[in-house]
Amino acid sequence: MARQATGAAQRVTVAAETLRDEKFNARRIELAEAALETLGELGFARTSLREIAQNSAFTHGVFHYYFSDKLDLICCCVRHYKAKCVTRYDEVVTTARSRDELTEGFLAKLAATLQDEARMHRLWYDLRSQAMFEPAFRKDVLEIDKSLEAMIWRIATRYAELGNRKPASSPAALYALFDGLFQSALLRHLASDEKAVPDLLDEVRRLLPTIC
Amino acid sequence: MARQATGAAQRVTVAAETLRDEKFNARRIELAEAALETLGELGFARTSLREIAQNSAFTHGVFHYYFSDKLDLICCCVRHYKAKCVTRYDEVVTTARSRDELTEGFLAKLAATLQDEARMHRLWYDLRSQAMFEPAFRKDVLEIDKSLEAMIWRIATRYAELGNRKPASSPAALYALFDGLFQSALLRHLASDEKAVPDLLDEVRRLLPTIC
DNA sequence: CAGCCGTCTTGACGGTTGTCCAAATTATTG
DNA sequence: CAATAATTTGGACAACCGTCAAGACGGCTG
Repeated sequence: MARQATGAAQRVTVAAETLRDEKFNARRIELAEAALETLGELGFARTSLREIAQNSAFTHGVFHYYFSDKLDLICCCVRHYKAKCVTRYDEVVTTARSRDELTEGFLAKLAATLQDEARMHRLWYDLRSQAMFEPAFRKDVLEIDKSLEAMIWRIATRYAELGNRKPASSPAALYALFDGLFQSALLRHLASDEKAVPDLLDEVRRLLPTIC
Repeated sequence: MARQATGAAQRVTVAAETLRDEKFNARRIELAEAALETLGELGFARTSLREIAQNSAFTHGVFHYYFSDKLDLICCCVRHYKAKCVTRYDEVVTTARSRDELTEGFLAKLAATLQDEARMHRLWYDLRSQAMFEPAFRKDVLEIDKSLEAMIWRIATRYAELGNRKPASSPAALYALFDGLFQSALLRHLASDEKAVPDLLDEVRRLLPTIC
């Protein structure tokens, strides 16, 4: 094992070790990213390590070298997915100069996300459900959920601010609302319901002034 | 095959045939109910037909006799689950004579559901996520989702009625909100977060007057 | 009672799974 | 350049999966 016991017999400098650790971790992320491709396509239940390997440039042995376990791999995937996801609307929030501008920017990104990244998002909902069964997932999933709640809250407070108001509901309720709407829209969209996206946009457009 | 081709050569009376069909279907439901036990424990991804059989009084062959497929079995489970679920709050809705009575009755049932039937509900969220990958699930899942939305809507309209008002939001938004809150609370509850239930109740108690 | 039919059991099948490992390859060090 | 460590490979393994089929069981009908 390479990255295991860093006990007494370490003659390398600390700098060299952290460098190696970084390289090791970069490789892990590289593998996780490749795994996400297949996971998004097939879902957690149907995805095997071999399938992941076959759909990527790596052999299945490498995955076992970098990850102690299948759960370890998927946990890494989830954690990596988080970073991408949470900043999605930040640019819109910081650049928008009016309520309308924020609304339209938010809606545009929402629609684009639903259409272009449907696979990644269904994986998120899949893994969040898995966390209800598999304790190993819970910590990461709860953490991501918190981040997403904070993301929605940033949008809401900015929207309220632009109207000199304050959000009328709690961060938890607001996130629950948007998450529920998005989840429902995603399922309908994947079921080829062409009204899924416009319905979602209409609903959010109607809702935003109500809440803030 | 028993229940397949009912072509030309049927000498039995229609009455006898429907009787047999009913018996056949009752058995299916019996098996589905047994399967739900294991599915609720392990989740879709980890549940095999053999595991279902071993945790029940049936052999794995019976399941293949009554269900053409693993998906067929699970579809039947989902459909059966629906009937149980959708009427849960109906008694409270019809008997409540005041807003407070409805609120307290609803909250009590909500808390009980979250605590006593956590396993069934995590399975529901699991299968709904599976529907995003597996087209065979979509029809049933979308149908159940509609039923649940209607269930929430019955509560909301009754609550509004008792205050001589009308609900301020759409059925879809309302369902999304409650579903999102419940899902989040369920995950926290399963992660042994003792504040999950009271937090949910507080949130709903605060939300109800806002919405209607 | 004999024969049939619906029901159920049991074991087997090919394929896939996660895991592990020994050997090959590449990088890094002395 | 040697030698040591890190990385990668691809095959082997037992266990498990969904599916199937041959046959046993038991009740009903003729």
